[in-house]
Amino acid sequence: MLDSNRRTDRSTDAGLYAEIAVAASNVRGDRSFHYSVPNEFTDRIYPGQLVTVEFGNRLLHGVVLSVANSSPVYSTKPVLDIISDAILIDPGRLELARWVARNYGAPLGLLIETMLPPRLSKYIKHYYAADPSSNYEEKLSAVEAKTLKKLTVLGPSAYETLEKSIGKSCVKSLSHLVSTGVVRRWTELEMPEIGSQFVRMVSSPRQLKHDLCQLKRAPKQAELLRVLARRATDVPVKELLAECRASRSSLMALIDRGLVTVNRQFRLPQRVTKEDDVLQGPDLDAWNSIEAFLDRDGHAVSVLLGADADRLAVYIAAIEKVVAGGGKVMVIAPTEHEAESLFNSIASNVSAYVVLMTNSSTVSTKLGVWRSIRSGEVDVVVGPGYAVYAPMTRLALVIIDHEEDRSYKERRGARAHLRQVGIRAARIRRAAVILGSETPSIETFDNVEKERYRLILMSSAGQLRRARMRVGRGWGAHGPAGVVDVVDMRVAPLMGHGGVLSEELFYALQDCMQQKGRAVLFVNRRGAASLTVCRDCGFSFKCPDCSMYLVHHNRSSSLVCHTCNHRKSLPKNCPDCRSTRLRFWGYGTEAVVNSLKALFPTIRIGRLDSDVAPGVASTVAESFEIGATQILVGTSYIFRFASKLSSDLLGIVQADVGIGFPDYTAPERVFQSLMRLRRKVLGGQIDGRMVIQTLFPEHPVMLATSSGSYLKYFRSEIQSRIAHGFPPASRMVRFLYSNKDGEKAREEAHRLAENLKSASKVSHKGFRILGPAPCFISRERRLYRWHLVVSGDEEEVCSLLQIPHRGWVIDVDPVDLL
DNA sequence: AGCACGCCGACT
DNA sequence: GTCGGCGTGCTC
Repeated sequence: MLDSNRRTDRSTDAGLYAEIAVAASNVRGDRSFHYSVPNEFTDRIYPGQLVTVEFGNRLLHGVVLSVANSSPVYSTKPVLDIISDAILIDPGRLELARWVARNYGAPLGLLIETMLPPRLSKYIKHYYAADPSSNYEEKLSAVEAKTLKKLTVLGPSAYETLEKSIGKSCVKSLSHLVSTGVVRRWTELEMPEIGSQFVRMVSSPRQLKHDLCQLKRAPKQAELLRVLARRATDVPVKELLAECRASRSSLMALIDRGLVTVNRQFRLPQRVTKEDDVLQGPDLDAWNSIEAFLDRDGHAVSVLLGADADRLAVYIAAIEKVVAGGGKVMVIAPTEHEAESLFNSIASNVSAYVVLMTNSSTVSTKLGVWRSIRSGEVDVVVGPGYAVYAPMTRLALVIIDHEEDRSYKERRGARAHLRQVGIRAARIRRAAVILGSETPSIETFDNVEKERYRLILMSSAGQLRRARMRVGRGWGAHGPAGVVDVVDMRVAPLMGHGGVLSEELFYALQDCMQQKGRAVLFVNRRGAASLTVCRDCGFSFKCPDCSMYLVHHNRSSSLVCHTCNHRKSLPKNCPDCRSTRLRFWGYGTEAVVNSLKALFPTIRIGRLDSDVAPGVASTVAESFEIGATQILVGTSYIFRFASKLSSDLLGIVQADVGIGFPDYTAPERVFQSLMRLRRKVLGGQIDGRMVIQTLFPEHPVMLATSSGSYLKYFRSEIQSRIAHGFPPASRMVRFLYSNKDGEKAREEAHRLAENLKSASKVSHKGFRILGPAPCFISRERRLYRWHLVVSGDEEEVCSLLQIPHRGWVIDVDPVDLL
C-alpha cells in the first residue's frame, strides 16, 4: 500500500526532486518549491509539465521548473500526479516568468497562470476512487466510513460530483482516506472540445458506388454522401447541410450506418480581408539598416523612428524576411484596438500565418489560438501587451509598436512593463527587437544615447531633420513646421467668460473661422468645473469616499468624482450656509464649449470626450471631418478619431506640465500628446498654426514643445530624472498600502519603513527611502492611502520586494505617484 | 486560500 | 489561569 502523502527526507532517499512553481497567487517573488518525484514518474517528468502537489493543506497545480538529484530543502512532499505529459511552457518562457517575478515582485504563480492556456485551472479535475485491493483494517471514523461506502457505490468520481452527492463534511475526510491508502486520488485534464463540427467520409471514394447502392431509398443521405465525396475534404456540418438542404436527421442516419463520422476541428478565425492597404515599399535607407540588423546573429534592439504608415511598411518587410527564414514574429501594440488594426494590415500584406490574440474573442477561440501558436503552425502573433506571453517557439523577432505608450505598464496584476517584458523575452531567445515610435520614450532614447539600442531614422523623420536644421531646430516632430505660439496665461488678456480663452487664441480662432477653416481645441479635463465653491462661506464639494474634489458636469447638472465616479446632483444651495451663490473654478470641455458659444454664436461647435456616447462620438467626428462642424473641443479621447482631425488651427487650452502633482512623467505625457496632436491635426497643413496656453511657458518641456525639438525635450527631461533619482536614472519602487482606518494605514507604513531600513543596514548598501507619507490621493473609495518610495540600483531594490507582507501593493518603476 | 501561532483583553 | 478574537506569516 503506497502512502502517497509521506514526506521524503533527503538523508534517507537519494531520489529525484522537482522544483515547482506553485499556482498560489500570494507567494510573492520568484520563490519556487521542491517536491520529491515518486519512482513511477522519474522517467517521464520534465520542466514545463503541469503537476498536482499538496501546498499547505491545499491541492494545487504547479509547473515543473527543473528536475534534479538533490533538493535544497530537507523534507519534501511528493509530486502527486503529472497532469499531462505535454510541455505546456517551454524553458525560455519559464525563464521569462522567473525574471518578471523577480524584477516586479509579482507572484511566480501568477506569471505561470498567464502563460498557461486560458482558464486552464477550470479544466483540472481531481478524481477519487475506493481501492478494492486495500484492506479495511484501518480504524476509520464514522464519517470516513460513510464516505468510503458512498464512494464504493458511486465508483470513480470527480471532487465536484462528490461534493454535491455526499456533502462538504464528508468531502473533507477524503484527504485522510487517501493518506491511509483506502482511497486512490489522481488528476485529469479535461479540456473542452473546441472548434466546429466537421463531417468525414469513412470509406474510400472507390467504395462510393457501393455505398450509394444501400441509400437508394434515402435520397437526402445519398446527396450528402455525394457532396462529401466531391469535396474530398472534411466539410463543416452547417455548410454540408445547407448545401444539400438536408436536416440533421439525415446526417445522423448516415452516422448510424457507419458511412461518415463527425469530429470537431478548430480552424483559426478567418482574417479580416478588407481592401488591401495600399502600402508603398519601405524607404530604402531605413530598410537597409533593418535588413542588416536582422541579419546579425542574436539579440539586439533597434528603435525605428518614423510616421505610423512608414513604420508599418518596414514591419511588413521585416516580417516577410524573418518568416521566410523559418522564424516566428511577435507584434505588440498598446491597445486591443491598435492591435486589431495592425493585424488587419499585416494579415492582408504578408504571406504568412498571422493570428490576432484578443480578449474579446470567445473562450474556445482563445484556447484554439493558444494551441495553434504552441503547436508552431502560427508564424506571426499580433496582440496587445499581454501577447508577449504568447507560447511561441522559434521566436526570431519582436516588434513593439508605439513603444512610448504608457498603457504598456500594467496597472494591476504583475504590474510589469510589457515593453520591457517583450524585450526580455526576445533576449532570452536571442531574438531581435524593433521598437517603433514617432516620439520615443525617455527610457528608450536613454538606451539609444548609451548605445545599448540602435536608432534607425526613417526618411520621413530624416527629411524633417534636414528641414529643421535650416531653421536651427532639431529633428523630432513630423509634418511641416508651421507656427507655434505659446501664451503665458498668468499675464495674457482674456476673452469671454470663465478665463478660458486668451485674446491671442480668440483672434486666431476668429481668423480661422473667417477663412472658413476648422479648429481643434484640446482640453485635458472632462466636465465643466474642477472646483465648485460657495462664494459666501467657502464651502467646496468633495467626494465622500475619496480625497478629491467633485467636478461639475453641465449636461446632467451633476457633480462627479473623476476617481471613483461617485455622482450626485448639484444642489441649488450651499449645503453649509444655504447661500445660492455657488461659483465654478477651473474648466473642462463643457466650460470651454459654453465659453466659445458665447463668443462665436453662429459657429457650430462639437465636443468629443468620454462623456459623449460612443455612437454619437463618431457622428461628431464625421461632422467635423466634412466641415459641418467648424470647431471641435475634446480631451485625449479625440485620438480615437485621429484620421478625421485634419484642421488649420490647433489650440491647447491648458498645457499643464503637472507642476505640483507627484506625477514625474507628466512633462513626458504633455510633450508626447502635443507632438501627436500637432501631427494629427496640422500634419497636412502648410500654414497650420498652433496656440499653446500655459501657466508655465518657461518650463523646458514647453520650450521644447514650441520648437518641436525632441532632443531639447529629451535633454531637459533626462536631467530632471537624474536629479530626482527617477527612472531610467535609477530603479524606483513604490510600496502602497490602503486601509479603511487612516491611523492603521499610517502605522503600517511606518512599520514597513523600519523593516526596509533594517534591511539596508544588513546589506550595507544604500538606497533612498522617501516617506512614508500619505499619497497625493490620500483617500480613494473609502480607503486611506499611504506609500513609501524607494530608489536605488536594480540588484538592491529587487531584494526589497519580498519584505512587505500581503496587503501591500508593489509597483516597480511606477508611471505616477498619485 | 486556509491554517497555526502568538498577542492581548475578558472571563472563570 | 484560560478562552477566544484577530492579525500575521507560512505553505517545499
